[in-house]
Amino acid sequence: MTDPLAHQPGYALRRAANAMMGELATRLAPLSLRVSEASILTLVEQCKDVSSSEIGRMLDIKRANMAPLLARLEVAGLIRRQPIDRKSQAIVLTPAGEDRLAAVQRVINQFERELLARVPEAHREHLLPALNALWP
Amino acid sequence: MTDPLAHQPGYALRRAANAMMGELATRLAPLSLRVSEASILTLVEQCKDVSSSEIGRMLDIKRANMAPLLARLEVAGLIRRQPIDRKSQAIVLTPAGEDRLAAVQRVINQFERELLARVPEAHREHLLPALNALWP
DNA sequence: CCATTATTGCTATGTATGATAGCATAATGT
DNA sequence: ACATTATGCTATCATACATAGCAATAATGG
Repeated sequence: MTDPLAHQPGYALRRAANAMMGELATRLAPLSLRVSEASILTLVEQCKDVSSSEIGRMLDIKRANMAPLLARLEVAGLIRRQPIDRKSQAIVLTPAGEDRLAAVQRVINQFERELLARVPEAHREHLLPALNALWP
Repeated sequence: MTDPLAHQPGYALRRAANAMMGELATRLAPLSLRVSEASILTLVEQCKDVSSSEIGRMLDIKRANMAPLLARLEVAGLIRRQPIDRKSQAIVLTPAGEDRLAAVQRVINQFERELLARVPEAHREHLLPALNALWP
């Protein structure tokens, strides 16, 4: 039976996102990174001297949840903390972190390519702007 | 700072789905239903005499996770179980379940309308087919 | 017909994610 | 200077989703 909920954009959005996240998680697993950790690495490279709080605000991760994520990345030797003032710290990539990020980017670029390839050509260019209209 | 990951369809998909799910959960909360429970009610009405396993397969919810979901709906008096054979049971809506579902449908219809309204007109009709190409 | 296999519904359990509350410290602004 | 806000963190809880295993039943194929 064909899914009777598939005509609802909200439901389709949920199913598409779940399928996508599962697949991406599988592909990042060999790098010992979860999706959120990979996005942190990506962000940290692009934004010089971001603090934990700033990362959280940009990725919509609560401060309380940033702590264990960064701890994991630090233990793995991928990031280190650099004091900004006596309270804040900049998160920066270690050399190992940069290497890992390069691998992440290969995985993600390939993944995004395949993702778009699955969308019929007529709709392809509309996907990103449509999605970006749906979050604040 | 604008989010430097927003150009990736996969990331935009995740953020859009998260924002959407949060909003929908908020709107369903007054009905004492979670999103997954609301979708079960919807499905049960449209498919006569579906079993727990069939619901799970259609909504991509594991059998093990269906059990507590259905238990909650049953305790709330919204569904009841009707024997099919000595092993399987059909899940059917009670009268209270039908009433609750009507309320759910009002919430969801309004929600889906607003969701689509946020998408610029040029992209609107492409969203659903693009999303439905992304899950199996 | 009977033995094997598959399916159903369920419990128990683990893990990832997201949220809240609270806390000590430090920075900010009026 | 003092009240307010921000930071980084711990502890804790709820939800979602996954696996393993189990007892009963159904379905299948030699």
